[in-house]
Amino acid sequence: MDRNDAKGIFRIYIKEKGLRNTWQREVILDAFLSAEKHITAEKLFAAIREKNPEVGYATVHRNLSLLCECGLADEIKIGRQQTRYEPKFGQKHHDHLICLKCGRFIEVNDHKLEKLQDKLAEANGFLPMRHKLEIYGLCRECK
Amino acid sequence: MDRNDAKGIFRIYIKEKGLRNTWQREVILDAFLSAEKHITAEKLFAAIREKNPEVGYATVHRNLSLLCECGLADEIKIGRQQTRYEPKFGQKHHDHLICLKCGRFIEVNDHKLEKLQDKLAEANGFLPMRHKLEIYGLCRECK
DNA sequence: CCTGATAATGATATTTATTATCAATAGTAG
DNA sequence: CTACTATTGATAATAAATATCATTATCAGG
Repeated sequence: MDRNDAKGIFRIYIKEKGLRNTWQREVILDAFLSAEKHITAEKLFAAIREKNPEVGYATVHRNLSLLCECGLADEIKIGRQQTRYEPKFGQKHHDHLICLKCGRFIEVNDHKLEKLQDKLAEANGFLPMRHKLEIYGLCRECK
Repeated sequence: MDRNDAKGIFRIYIKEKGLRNTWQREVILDAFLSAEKHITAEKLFAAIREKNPEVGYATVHRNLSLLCECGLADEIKIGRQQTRYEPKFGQKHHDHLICLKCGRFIEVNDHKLEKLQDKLAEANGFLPMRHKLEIYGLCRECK
C-alpha cells in the first residue's frame, strides 16, 4: 500500500460515513504520511503549523482519531508520555522493543509468536482481535 | 511469597532508602494487599478512607509509586483510563487477555511464549528486561 | 450555479488523572 | 530529649485530550 492508496482509503471512509472533505483534512493526512513514525499529536501539529498556520490543534486531534478509526493509524501509549500515532499503511503488524535508556523503538515481528498468542487466547475461551506486545530492555547501543 | 513477606520487603526497602515508616504507609500497604487486583488509586483511596478518613489522596499516590519501585506492584495503563495497580507478590509474571466489551482482565501465562519473546529480543541485539503482552478481544461470555 | 442543511473548524474552556507545593507534623538517629 | 528532615494532607498546578460553540465551509439536490 502506498501513499496514494492511503489517501484513497481515507477519502472513501470519509464519504461513506457521510462526512465532508476539507483542505485541513488533506493537509493533516499529508503531514501524517510524511511524518516520522510514532509521532505525537503535538509534534504533528507543530509540523503542520510551519506551512499552514491556520490549522487548529483540536482539528489535528480530531483527524488523528479519524485516521485511527479508518485503520490508517494506531495509538501507542507508553507510560505517562503523550499518545503516539503510528502509520499502519504499507507495513504489517509488528511488536515493539523499547529501550529503557534511550527510548528508541525497534519494530519486530515473529510469525510463530503471533500464532502462539492466538492459541493462548483461544485456550482460555477468548476470541483474540488485536494485541500489543512491548518488550522493555536495553538496545544494542545502550547495553 | 505471602502477605508478611510483602510487608517485610516494603519495610526493608523503606529503611534502605533512608525513608521513614509511618502508620499511613502501613495502612496503605495493608489495604493494597487486601484489595482487588488491578485496583485504581482512586478506588484504593476510597477503601482506605472508610476506616481511615485522615489519609490523604496524595499520600496514597505517593505510596503506590513506592510499591512499584520496590517491586510489589505494577502499573497497568489501558487506553485513556486511569492507571491500575497490580499486586506482584505471591504470583508469577503473567500476561493479560482484556475483553473489549466487559473490560474483564484474564491472567494467563505460557512458558513457550515467554521464551520466544526473549529469543526475538536477543535476535535484534536487545537485552530484554521485562515485557507486557495484552491481547484484546472478546471473552467467553461476551463473544 | 444556487442554496439550505449541517459537518467542520478554531479558539478556548473543561475535564481528569497525576504531580508539585508548602506549612505543619512526626519519625528517627545520636 | 532533641535536631534534622522525611512525610503528610490540603490544595494548586500541570498536561493531555476532549467538549463547547459561534462561525464558516462543504456538498447534495434542485
